[in-house]
Amino acid sequence: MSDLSTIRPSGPWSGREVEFLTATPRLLEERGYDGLTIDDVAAETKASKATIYRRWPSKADLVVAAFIEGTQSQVKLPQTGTLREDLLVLGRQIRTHASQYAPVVRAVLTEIARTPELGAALQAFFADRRALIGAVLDAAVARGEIDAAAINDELWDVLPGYLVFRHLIPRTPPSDQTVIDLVDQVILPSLTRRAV
Amino acid sequence: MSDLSTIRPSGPWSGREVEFLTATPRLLEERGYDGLTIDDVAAETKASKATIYRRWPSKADLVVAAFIEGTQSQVKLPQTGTLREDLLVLGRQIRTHASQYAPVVRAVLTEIARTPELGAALQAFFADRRALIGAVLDAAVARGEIDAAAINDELWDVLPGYLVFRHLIPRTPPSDQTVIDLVDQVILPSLTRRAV
Amino acid sequence: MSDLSTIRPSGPWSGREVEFLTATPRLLEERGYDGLTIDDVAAETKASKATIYRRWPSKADLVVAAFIEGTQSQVKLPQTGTLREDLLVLGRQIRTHASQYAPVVRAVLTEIARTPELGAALQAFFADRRALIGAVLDAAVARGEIDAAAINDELWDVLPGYLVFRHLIPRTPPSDQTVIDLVDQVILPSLTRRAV
Amino acid sequence: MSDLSTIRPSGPWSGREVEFLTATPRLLEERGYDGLTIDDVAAETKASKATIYRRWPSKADLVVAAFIEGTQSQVKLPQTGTLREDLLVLGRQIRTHASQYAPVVRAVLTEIARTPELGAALQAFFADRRALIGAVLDAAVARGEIDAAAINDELWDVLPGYLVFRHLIPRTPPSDQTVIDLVDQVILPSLTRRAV
DNA sequence: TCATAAGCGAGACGGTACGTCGTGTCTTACG
DNA sequence: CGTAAGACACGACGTACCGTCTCGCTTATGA
Repeated sequence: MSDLSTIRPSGPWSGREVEFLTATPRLLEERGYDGLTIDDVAAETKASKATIYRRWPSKADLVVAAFIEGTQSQVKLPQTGTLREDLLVLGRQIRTHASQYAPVVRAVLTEIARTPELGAALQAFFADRRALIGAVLDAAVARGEIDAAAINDELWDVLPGYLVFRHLIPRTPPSDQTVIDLVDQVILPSLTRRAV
Repeated sequence: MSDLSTIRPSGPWSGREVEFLTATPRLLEERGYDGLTIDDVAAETKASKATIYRRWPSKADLVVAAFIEGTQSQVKLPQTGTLREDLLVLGRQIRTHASQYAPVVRAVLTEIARTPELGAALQAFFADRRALIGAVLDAAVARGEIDAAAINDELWDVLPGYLVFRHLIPRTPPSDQTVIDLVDQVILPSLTRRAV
Repeated sequence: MSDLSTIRPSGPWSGREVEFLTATPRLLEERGYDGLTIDDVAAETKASKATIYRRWPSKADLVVAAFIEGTQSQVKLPQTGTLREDLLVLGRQIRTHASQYAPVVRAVLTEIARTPELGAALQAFFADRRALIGAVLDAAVARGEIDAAAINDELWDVLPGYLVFRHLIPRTPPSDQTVIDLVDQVILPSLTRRAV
Repeated sequence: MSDLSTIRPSGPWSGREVEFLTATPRLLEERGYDGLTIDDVAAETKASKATIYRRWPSKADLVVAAFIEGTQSQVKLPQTGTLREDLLVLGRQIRTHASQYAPVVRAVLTEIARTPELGAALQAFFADRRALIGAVLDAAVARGEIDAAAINDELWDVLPGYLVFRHLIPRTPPSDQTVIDLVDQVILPSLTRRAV
């Protein structure tokens, strides 16, 4: 049901690439997408612009690469034995991780219109999280905690979706309590609801 | 409980301003944020660049204004008599409206870091929607459909938040069925859940 | 031989026009031609731009008008009774006057390429001076001081031409001694030379 | 007595700079100073505006540079053996050269008020010519053609000054005959005059 | 006495050049 | 060969000025 194989491995980045991909999100956070310049990244890493362009053909590509690199599978599949605990662990991981990458996600969203591959990257990013939830739910079904029929394929991503959303909107980052409430008052009631 | 008074009135835009604020999101959708040029907007509206810059000191400001203008209270308070119908009407309005403004929202997110007033505008945008949901829920409580205790102030905005989120991520716009499922399988189970 | 009738009368400027034509050369001197703006002139005279444009259709025209107004026949025909004295009086008048109007002349020269009427105005300006010299020389011929054959129509304007030239080149304005030397060592030797 | 060492060498312009400095006076002549745009110069030389601005910080500076470059010592010291012939050769060189550069000189005069280095350049331009005349006169003194006492330091530049002046005033460019008359009827009589 | 018009101050406007700066390409010289 | 340095073409940015225009307000006459 879930497809954990969609989680791509980290790119084979050399030490030099890591410098660029580390400096990029930092500068992005400092100055915003428009304020970020390739010259800045080059200066920051004592590199030449050509060295960066050899690797990524445009600024957007660099930002996307930084985004993908930063979001690669940093969320692990929890196996606590209960659905609620699994969801809480997962939600907390997502929350923590998203809080770091909110500026990059914001920047990346802007570029979606022009960069089709970026759309794919973003989809993959969320597909990862959905896949993890799928695995968690599958395990719960196997344990008999919930009914497989209660799982709506399309709505799996309410948990990561809403948490990320809260990070994107300014001054509303989710707290740990938000995660708990979301699991207890929204996700679990949905999964354990009486059939409609 | 809800605060409908936070819904700000439309800015006092003259006919000329409306032209700019209409052309901007259209071009934004066509070409993306970086692809949008002030010269384009000027040409499109047969105006001079100076005329635009007199109103908004930068491209970012114009886009922000277009966002704010376009998102001003276009969602009306439904009064169908039942919670489910109210939520469906509201969800469909949000879905429709968000589908129009997704490119603008994406563009605008980039600017959050640099434009404090934009943060406020975005918050207000969602505050509006939360206020509407609050009113809908209040009415349901008054009718005895749900228990006031089931309402979590912080999670009110799962409905608009998740719908907008789906619009932001490429190729996953919510369908009408998504709205129905969200209401029936997530929102209502949450509101009618047994106390935890 | 000379044509004193070419000396045009002053324009029938009203008090308002005089303000503009006075402010213009002053600002021209302060800021140069490019630095002079119609807005400046308007602000300086507490007038509206339209009020200026109603009178002169362009900035160049205003400058030309100021030039013409400022150079209108301020040089009088001397009648001292001797050629040398006449030339000295004339040379001193030219020197004094040109020193005031050098910035305007410089500005006006720039515009010659684009404003044909300006060429005419400049020619008239120098024709005035030539006409005066012509009258002085005619009187000298009549008194028998010089031979009519010694007068070269084309070279009459060495006196005003060279004096103005010295004002145009920076830091080389002619002194009173320059005028005396020019008359004694150049103009008079030329006029009293033995036929070649 | 004369100072030929003041004749500065040509700037160390690369091939690219020469293109700009060649196109500039041509366009200047075509369109006048205000009509000249940096975009035009860039288009004409298939260059980018930035490439021009990297070298000269403003349009005025470019024009000044073109003036200086174009007026660098293009007049050679004549050595015909007689004063009259030397002066005629020199006068003709000046006339020819000035006819080419009259539009640039006109444009450049406007900028004098704002560009001190331009004043120096203009002075140097005429100093060159004065130095050449000084050398010619020195040679004539050495040959015994004229008396050293007849040379007035301040008036040396009547020849170049008057010729340039005639180019600046519209529709009065000096002809070859003007040069001959100027030498025969003004300069030589002055140099061979009886002491006053 | 009032209205009707003409001139004016104020300033928005379309257009266009300015001078700056960032992108992405390219060349040169070094290691 | 990959790199640092940096020039370059391109083109958008945001500013400023020109010359046109509209809007009220004043003033000056004529009914």
